[in-house]
Amino acid sequence: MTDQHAATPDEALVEEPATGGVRRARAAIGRAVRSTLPGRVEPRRDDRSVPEASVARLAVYLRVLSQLAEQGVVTVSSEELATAAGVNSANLRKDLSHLGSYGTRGVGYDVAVLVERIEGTLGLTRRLAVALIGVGNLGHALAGYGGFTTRGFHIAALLDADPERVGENIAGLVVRSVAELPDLVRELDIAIGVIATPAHAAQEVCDLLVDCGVTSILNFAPAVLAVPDGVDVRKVDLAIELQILSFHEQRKLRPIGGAALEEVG
Amino acid sequence: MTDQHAATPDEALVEEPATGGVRRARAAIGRAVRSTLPGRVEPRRDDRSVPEASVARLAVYLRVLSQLAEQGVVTVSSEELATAAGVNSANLRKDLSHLGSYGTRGVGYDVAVLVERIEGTLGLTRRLAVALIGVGNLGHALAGYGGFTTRGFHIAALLDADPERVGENIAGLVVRSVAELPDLVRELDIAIGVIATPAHAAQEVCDLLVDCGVTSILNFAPAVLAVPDGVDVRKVDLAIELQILSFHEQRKLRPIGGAALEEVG
DNA sequence: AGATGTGAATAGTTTCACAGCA
DNA sequence: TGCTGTGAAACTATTCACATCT
Repeated sequence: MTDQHAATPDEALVEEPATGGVRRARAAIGRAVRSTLPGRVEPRRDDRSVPEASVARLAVYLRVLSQLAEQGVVTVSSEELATAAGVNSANLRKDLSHLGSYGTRGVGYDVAVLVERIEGTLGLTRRLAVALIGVGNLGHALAGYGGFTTRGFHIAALLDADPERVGENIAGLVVRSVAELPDLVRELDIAIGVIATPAHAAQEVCDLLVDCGVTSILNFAPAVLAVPDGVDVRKVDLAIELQILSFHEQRKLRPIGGAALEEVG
Repeated sequence: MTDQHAATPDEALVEEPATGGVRRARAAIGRAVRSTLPGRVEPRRDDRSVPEASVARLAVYLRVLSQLAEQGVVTVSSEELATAAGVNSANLRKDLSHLGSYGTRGVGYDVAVLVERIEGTLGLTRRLAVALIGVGNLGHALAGYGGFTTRGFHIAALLDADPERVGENIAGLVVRSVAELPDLVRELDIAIGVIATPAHAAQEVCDLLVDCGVTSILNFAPAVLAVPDGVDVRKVDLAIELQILSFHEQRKLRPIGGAALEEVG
């Protein structure tokens, strides 16, 4: 993940590197099959699959492209777009090639076409409904955070386990009890659950979401979530991000030299 | 060209070897030496370099280990720890091997020793000072978010460009003007800057931080930041995380493969 | 000319599988 | 016996370099 670096791509809230963002069971199955047929080189696989790393960058390109569109820019070259998105232009071209050939040699890409193409790939044509569980400090902010509602999503429900908070009005929504989750998921057609509870409650809330049929979860709680195959979890962990920066900060202190050798015992 | 990059997943900071930051040039030289002297098996190399992907996971292990320690657990096997952290046990062992050999065959790892080792590697023995710029919706929440202060960090300063907000008291700190950033960085020895401003102000704030000598930045604004070599930026973007989930959500709708499936036969 | 699209080369990461030590 | 540490294999991802097309 994610990010950053200088940019990382732009990812978003960062997710978990280790667990690697989205989890899927597919791989295990593929492997099993493969190992049973040693001589056989599995032909090809489903490959309609944009690589995970590309998907994250597509979202960044989309943001940049939207800004360009607003400015009235009609065409961009891979070089320009790549620079604006903070990636290598060859990388960008390869990413886009997964969606098909929508560029014009000698010219570049049509901004509008590309926006449409990427939105289609990311499934942003429908507006997915999001339920946010946990309206404490962070959840409260997320509920009001514009960037959330921005593109292709809308927060359809806010929930909390604390009876004190149930009934409260935040950003135009009334906080409901987690007990109502199953009903809300059904009624509002919730596609994504965002967990902003304390760590100790995260797994329980996660299980509840999964039981309700939600298979996409964004976790802000500092806890590793166990989910069944087919459920995607992405995580955002502030402390981990800082610790990663700390690691690099520490390395900067060491004088560059091979002094590190002593430690090798 | 900027040298930002991308890495999404966990990517990270890392910077660009090609452009040749002074700092990282070392690795390239080491490698070159090795290949020039084929007969010589370079003793050990400087490799104090934990791979980027490992660093992110180390932070996760640390959290799990801390919990175990609290519960009085003295020893863990790679299998147990890996399961708790949501990773493969071989992966975990390899990650830990970068820090040296601190396990005992047939037994496992000593929790306390491992905690210490990882904290040392991540540079969490010092308490780094963090400045948070932008105390709007999200920044406000971050300032009060416990997980932030939790391990190895403390928010030393809150800043905002809006005169309305300067002077406000949040989580025990008085909001200062961004104009005071240079002084604050010096006085408080700020090591990390957290940007929680609107997107349009992010680059400017980033430049300011860099000018003040801050070389580690965590960016919550939905904008790609351009920074000079040697500055690490990690980014957290809510909208992008949701879009990645949306992508997978969309794939779930397609009956797994449709046409692609046939190719297997 | 100028920029895309992509095979080939490279780099980075994960997983396997097992030797070797407690 | 049980579990670590790690070379080798497998995968995934990035970058180069250039044929190709407008």
